[in-house]
Amino acid sequence: MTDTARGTARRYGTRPTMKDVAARAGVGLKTVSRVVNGEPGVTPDTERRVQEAITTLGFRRNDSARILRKGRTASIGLVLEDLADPFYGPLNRAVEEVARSHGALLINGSSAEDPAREQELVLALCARRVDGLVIIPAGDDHRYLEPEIAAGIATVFVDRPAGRIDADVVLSDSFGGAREAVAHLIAHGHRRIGFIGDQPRIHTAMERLRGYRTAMAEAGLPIDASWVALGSTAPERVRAAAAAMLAGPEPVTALFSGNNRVTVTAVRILGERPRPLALVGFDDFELADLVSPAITVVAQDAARMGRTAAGLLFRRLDGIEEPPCRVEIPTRLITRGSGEIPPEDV
Amino acid sequence: MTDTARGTARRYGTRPTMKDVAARAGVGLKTVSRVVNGEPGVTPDTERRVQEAITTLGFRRNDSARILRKGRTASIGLVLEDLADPFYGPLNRAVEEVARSHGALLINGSSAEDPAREQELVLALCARRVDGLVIIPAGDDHRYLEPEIAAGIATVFVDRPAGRIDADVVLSDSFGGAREAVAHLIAHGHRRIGFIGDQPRIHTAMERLRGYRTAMAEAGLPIDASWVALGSTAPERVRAAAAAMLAGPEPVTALFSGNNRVTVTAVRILGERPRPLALVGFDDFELADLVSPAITVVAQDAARMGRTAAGLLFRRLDGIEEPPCRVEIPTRLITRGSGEIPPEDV
DNA sequence: CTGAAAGCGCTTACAG
DNA sequence: CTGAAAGCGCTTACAG
Repeated sequence: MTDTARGTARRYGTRPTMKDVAARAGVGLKTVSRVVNGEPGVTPDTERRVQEAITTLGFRRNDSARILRKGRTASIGLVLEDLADPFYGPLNRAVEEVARSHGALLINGSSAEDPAREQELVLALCARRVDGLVIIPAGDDHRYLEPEIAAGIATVFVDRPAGRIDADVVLSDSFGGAREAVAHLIAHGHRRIGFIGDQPRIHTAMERLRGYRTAMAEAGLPIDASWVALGSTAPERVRAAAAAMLAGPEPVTALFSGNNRVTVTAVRILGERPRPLALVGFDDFELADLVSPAITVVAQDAARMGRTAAGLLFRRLDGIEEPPCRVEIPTRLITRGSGEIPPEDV
Repeated sequence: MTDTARGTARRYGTRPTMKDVAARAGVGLKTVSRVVNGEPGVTPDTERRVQEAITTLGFRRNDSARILRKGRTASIGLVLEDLADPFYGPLNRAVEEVARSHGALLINGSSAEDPAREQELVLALCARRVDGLVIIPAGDDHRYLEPEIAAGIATVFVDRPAGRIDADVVLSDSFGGAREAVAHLIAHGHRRIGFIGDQPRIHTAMERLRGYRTAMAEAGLPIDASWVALGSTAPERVRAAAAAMLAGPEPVTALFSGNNRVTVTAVRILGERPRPLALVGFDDFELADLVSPAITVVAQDAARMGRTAAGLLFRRLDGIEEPPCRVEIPTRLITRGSGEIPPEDV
């Protein structure tokens, strides 16, 4: 009992350390370390004494100190757009499960679609020395990450590619999915199809626009400039965009909505209209099959994206030395009714 | 340049430290610390030299080491049931925002409704020395947390109270909400009302059952044992429970569903039935107003619960010494149609 | 089987 | 204004 001041004064906020346990059990520090970490080479009797000291003192190893010594923190960071967005829930959970299976904890945060906040968050995670990062990027310039990556922080981008650096990325096939969706509407007789998508600086928005354009071109259909509206996904903006497309002598007869937030508003608009309007939405959502008409969607597999990204991250942490790769997860068209409504005037 | 081996060998995985920066800038360690932390007492010229060394070396302070020395980790843990559950998204985000405003990072994980996993996760977070914990408990015995709380880890429970320890808790008014929902159905003429809820070991399930029973009793209505089904929220179980209540000569004419997962399945069942059935669900969900009939719900304010819990946590961390408190967040009945359907046989 | 010494990368308390 | 020494709580490398 050398360290009585600590050993006895179990005052609020002060925790026993291995040193306290060692003193109490009458053994050396290293022996405590062996018992705590289940290393071999301790007699059953010694082990029992140490365990007893651990229990009575309420000792719990301080992983911060351990981490400092060992190098790896056994934690990874996940930066996404908004923790409250249901689209990212399954992705978040999938990343967590992979981390858990590797004994790592998950620190996560929202960029709120703000590049400065993304960078601030990412660098805070780097300062905490997370072993790796899964990033759904908000910004389009990630050169700030170069020193971190060089220093060994594994990094995988998801949903959108990294900007101005070469890094692993896991994407949905936005182009293919959008093309299939629009081709589906065309196959059902539509010739005037509107596209309401996300901000043009968002990669997936541009990819989906490219899919829309390609499908139209492949069918030999012209695109009127008023049929395409990229911008905020706020309901008012989406309503205004839809209203513009549906006005005039040659209104669109079908709508392709570029993501789940747009789709939700589009569904509301449909419900308010007296005459039918076809709709295919990018992203599936719960109860899409219960709305009337049920909503035809291009479904992304968010959980698979998260699983793939996290799996790749841990492969990198295990030391594989391949060049950065780009994985594309296929989408799936789910026909439920709204995408199969024929145009009114045919 | 004392430490040339490190200073020059910027090999993959090795990061420069303050010592390297100090050597490069030709200053002492403490001066680097001052610059890095923006402390006063450094001449502009010295500061410039240090900044230069930081930039060329790509130095970023190791917060693990800082934490070890300072005591506080500026991180909090959030343990919820399932990161993929949309109900927790807004709560998660609200906790993050409060943490962020206090300069703290958020580590989170899912208990998967498994008490053992909850404990494992919570203790891992304690070992990392998070400053505080926000817990949506899966288990009903939290005595394992006592040494941690005594050691200064602030803890706030949300959505369900802690088991066998006295701790802060933020709850929805499950009892009041359920009572209001059932009273609403009764007011619309129903006398045989079914309740399908979560596992009986979950506190909110029992509170909602209590609300159901109270409302029935207050209206002088008897409750048939077959009208109450508590258990798993898996669709098959919910379907079976509903089928049992709707069979026989005296089927229920209205359903009160105990949470959002049950409600989703109940909505599907409604859609498949030829004859109308009234429904009020506990928990609101997106598009509840677009389903036909639109779904009447008892809405909880999950974001407010998260904000309240995290706010309380940081008040505790700031040292307030009040006894543990219990905060109840009111619910709100939103009438949309499904709860106002009269019974068939009236 | 056991333990004393050194060190992980910082901050604290102190002295110039 | 500046810096050398000690220490946060562990693990590593080594010696008995």
